[in-house]
Amino acid sequence: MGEQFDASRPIYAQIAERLTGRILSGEYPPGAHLESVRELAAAAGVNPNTMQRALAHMEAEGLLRTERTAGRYITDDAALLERLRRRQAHKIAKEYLDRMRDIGYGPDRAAEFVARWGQEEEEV
Amino acid sequence: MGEQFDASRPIYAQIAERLTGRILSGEYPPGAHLESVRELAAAAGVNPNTMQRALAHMEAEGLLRTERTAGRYITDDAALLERLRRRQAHKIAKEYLDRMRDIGYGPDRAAEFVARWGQEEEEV
DNA sequence: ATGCTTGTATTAAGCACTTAATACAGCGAT
DNA sequence: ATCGCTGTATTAAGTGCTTAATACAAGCAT
Repeated sequence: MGEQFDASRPIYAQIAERLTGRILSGEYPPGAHLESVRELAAAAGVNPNTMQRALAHMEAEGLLRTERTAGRYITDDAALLERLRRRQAHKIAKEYLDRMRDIGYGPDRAAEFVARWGQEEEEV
Repeated sequence: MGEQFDASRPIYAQIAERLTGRILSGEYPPGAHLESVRELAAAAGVNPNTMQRALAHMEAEGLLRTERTAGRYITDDAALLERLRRRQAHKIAKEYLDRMRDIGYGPDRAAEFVARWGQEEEEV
């Protein structure tokens, strides 16, 4: 078994995004020990090399710390995590407004869609 | 000259997205004549083959019609365009809510970000 | 010391995307 | 008929992503 990936984007980038999300949301608490490269790769259904690349990307952003032979740990810096979280939220919101503007919906309409769909969020 | 592209996604897909946006927003009115493959490719700074692929994708969705030797035209079907526009808006809004949920922000917070940034939209 | 785990590196192969350089078929104007 | 436009097809090369199969160095428990 393994996750599903969008074929039109590098898998390692999608993995890094999802894992980053699980950290920023608190699913992985600060300081927590991350599973090994091989475990994570198997769980995601990808090659260890691909998982390795995803983790290297996250490490470059300061989210992870590597203990050469003991594994990887989430950063202890809770303030950094909160900062990254808000920055990411801003980025996502900006992209949303841009994409809506591209098809002719202004900020007001964009807000409408979010409000309506936020309530009806049952399906999937 | 030429547009800017995200290196982590196929150029043809990004071109198709932007062109689709310009059609759905009405910048290209229904029935309008599209520039030639070679012109569009030169304007975007990409190879004609890449532009060809992007246009083929859009054609598969019914946005464009090809007149073998006269060029391409935007579809006349205004109802179809409006339908595609709303479908696209739904898709974008859903992706937005999903991405915000991934980092631990619920629908309410997601709506907040949009409302606040929609007003302050001056910078770029 | 031995065996297990950890991260890391290397090599080869396959695939999709992109570019470049052509070539061809068909319509319209001259 | 010829020239210039249109979309379309082909071939070759280069690049990045992904996988597979290994291999190595270092810490830890027995």
